[in-house]
Amino acid sequence: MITRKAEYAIIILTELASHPRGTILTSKQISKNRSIPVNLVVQLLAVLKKAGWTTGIRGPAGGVILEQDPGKINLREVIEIIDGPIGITRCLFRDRPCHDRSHCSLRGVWAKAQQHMLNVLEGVTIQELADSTANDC
Amino acid sequence: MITRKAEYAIIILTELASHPRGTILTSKQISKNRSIPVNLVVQLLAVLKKAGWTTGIRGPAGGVILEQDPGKINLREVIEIIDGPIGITRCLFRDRPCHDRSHCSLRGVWAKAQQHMLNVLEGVTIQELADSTANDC
DNA sequence: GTAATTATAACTAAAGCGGTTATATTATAT
DNA sequence: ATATAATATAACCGCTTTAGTTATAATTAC
Repeated sequence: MITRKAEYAIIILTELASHPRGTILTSKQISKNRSIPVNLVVQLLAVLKKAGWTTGIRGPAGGVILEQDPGKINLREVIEIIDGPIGITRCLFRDRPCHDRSHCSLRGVWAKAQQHMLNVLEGVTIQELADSTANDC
Repeated sequence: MITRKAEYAIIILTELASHPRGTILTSKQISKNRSIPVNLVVQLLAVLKKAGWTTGIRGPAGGVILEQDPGKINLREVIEIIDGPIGITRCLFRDRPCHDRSHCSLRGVWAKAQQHMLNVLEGVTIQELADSTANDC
């Protein structure tokens, strides 16, 4: 399952993207605007920073700036950066592929189903979400 | 995530479907043929029976018979009978939809991604898996 | 009656999830 | 300088789910 943290990360990026480029927002502001626990905002921003998408500015009057073009961040990327590789079943995820037999037809079905899901997620960017109206899930 | 038990259930049904209609197989045989812990086979057969897909015959020389036409059982059905409703995110699953706001664009994306995945799973039947070669994941 | 089988429920260890707590670091304002 | 507001980072914790086990009862062929 796609975790809540991944959802939060997407929402955080969307919040940043819904302000003029270069705007500084604090964790507290993001937390308040989007109803996400502050601690989680901080925790997730650390990961987003590591991905090179945001920069942190310390001290009072500090905050976070969105560095990457939100039109170039798709949802799959965000999810995988937070949750790790996506896998709708164990055999697509961390377990060995089905007792090491590579041509199991069930595995093929899983892979196909997952790919169709990922195609949708890859097709949506943070920018597009920011352009829509309500995103505070 | 689609659980291992759901996968097992699919494999159990596939095993049954890969024998002539009306064939009686014991839990032990299924377990051995497909490398699934016997206890789990028994546990899962109970659910499959409740769904009306299999019948159990007690006593020695007993076992299980596939009742439903395997061409009429698709993977989504099996998964949902074992795991409950599928949801790739919490907001599509058991939580309230996003703070009760129904037009959150993120929710729409999740729903679309999930639907694409489900379309694939609905399009594959137990019969089709039984017709392929290797399924013992 | 014994053994082989299904039927059913309760239990358990391990992992993952969602979130909290604690502490350190940096920079501004006075 | 000192207090303060902010990010940075790591460790921790309770809860739920998962995957599997254990135990016991019911049925039936021989």
